[in-house]
Amino acid sequence: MASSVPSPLRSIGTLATATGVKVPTIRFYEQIGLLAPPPRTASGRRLYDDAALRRLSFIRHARQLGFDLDAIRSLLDLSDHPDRPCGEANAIAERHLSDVTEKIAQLQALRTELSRMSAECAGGRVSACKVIEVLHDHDLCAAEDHRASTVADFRA
Amino acid sequence: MASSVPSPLRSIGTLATATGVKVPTIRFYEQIGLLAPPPRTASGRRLYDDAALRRLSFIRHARQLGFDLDAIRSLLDLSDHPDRPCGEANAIAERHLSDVTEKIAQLQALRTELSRMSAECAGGRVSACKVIEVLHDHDLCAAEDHRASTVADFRA
DNA sequence: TATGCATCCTCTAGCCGCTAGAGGATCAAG
DNA sequence: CTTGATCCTCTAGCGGCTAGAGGATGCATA
Repeated sequence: MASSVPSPLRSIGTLATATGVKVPTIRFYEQIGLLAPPPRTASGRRLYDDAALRRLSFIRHARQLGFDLDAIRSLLDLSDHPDRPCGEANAIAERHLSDVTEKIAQLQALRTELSRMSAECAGGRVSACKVIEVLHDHDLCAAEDHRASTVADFRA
Repeated sequence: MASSVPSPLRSIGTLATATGVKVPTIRFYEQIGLLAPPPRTASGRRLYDDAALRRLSFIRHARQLGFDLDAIRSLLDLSDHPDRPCGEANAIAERHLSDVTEKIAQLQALRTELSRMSAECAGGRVSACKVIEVLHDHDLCAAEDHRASTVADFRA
C-alpha cells in the first residue's frame, strides 16, 4: 500500500521557490517548531520531501488567509488527524473571521475620519490646516472604545 | 504678551490618566525622542506642563487614527511651524488614507474567503472538513498579488 | 583542474509599538 | 512610623519575520 518510490528531495532554495516562502522564513518555521527538522546531506544541507512541501504550502495558504502561527499550529495538528471531528478547525476559522470583520469595521471608521480630514484641508498654511487641527482637537468622535486599544495597527 | 501664570505641573501618572496614554508608553515616547525630556523634581520625578499635555494628546489622537510614529513625528514638526504650507501634512494624511483603503480591500477579500470556508464546513470529520481542505488546496484564488506579502497582519 | 559565483550554513540583531517585570527609591495619608 | 501607591531605571519579550556577518559547499565553465 505504501509507495515504493521515495519522493524527490529538494534543497531549501528549491522548496522556497516552489512554495513562495522565503528561505530564512523556512528556517524560522523550523526553529519555532512549525516545521520538523528535515534530514540533511553529509555536508549539512537540508533536504525536503513532498510531505514537507505540502506542509509548507499549507502554512503559506493559512498565512495568506491571515491566520497567526498559533492558529496554524492547531490547524496543522488537526490536519494530521483526519479522523477527529472538525469542530475545532471551524471554530478557529470563525474566530478569525470575526476578528477580520471587526478589523474591517474599525478601518472603515478610520477611513471616514481620514477622508473627512483631508477633504477639508484647503492647502494654505499649517495654522489653518484641518489635518493638524483635527489632531489637536479630536476627541475620538464616537468615542466608544476607551479600552486602551490603538485602533489600527498595520504594516503591510 | 506671554502668560504670567505658569501652567500647572503634573506627574507622569496624572498625565497618563489625563491623556489616556499609559505611563510606560509616555516614557517610551520620551526615549525615542517623540516627547522632550521634561524637567524633574529634586528626587528625579518627571513634571509635565500644559504644553506637554497638548503634545501627548496630539500624539494619542494621531495614533488612534492609525498614523505610525514616524508620520506623527513629521506632523508634530509641522504643527510646531504654523507658518509653513500644509501640503506635507495633507500628503501624509492622504498616503495614510490610501494605505487604509488598500488594507480594507485586502481584508474584505479575506473575509469573503473565510466566510465561504466556514459556511461550507458541515461539521463532520477533519477528513471532510472544507476549512482544512481549502488550506491544502487553496492557491490564492484571484492570485493577483504574488509579491511575497502576507495579506493580513493584524493584532488588534 | 582552477575559478568563480550561487547557494547553503549558523548566529546575532533589528523592525514596530509597545508591554511586563525586576529591583529599588520616594511620597502622601493615617 | 508604617503602609501602599507611585515613581525611577533597566532589561527582555511579543509576532512574524528580515538583514547581515562570516564562513563552508556545490556546480558550471574555461
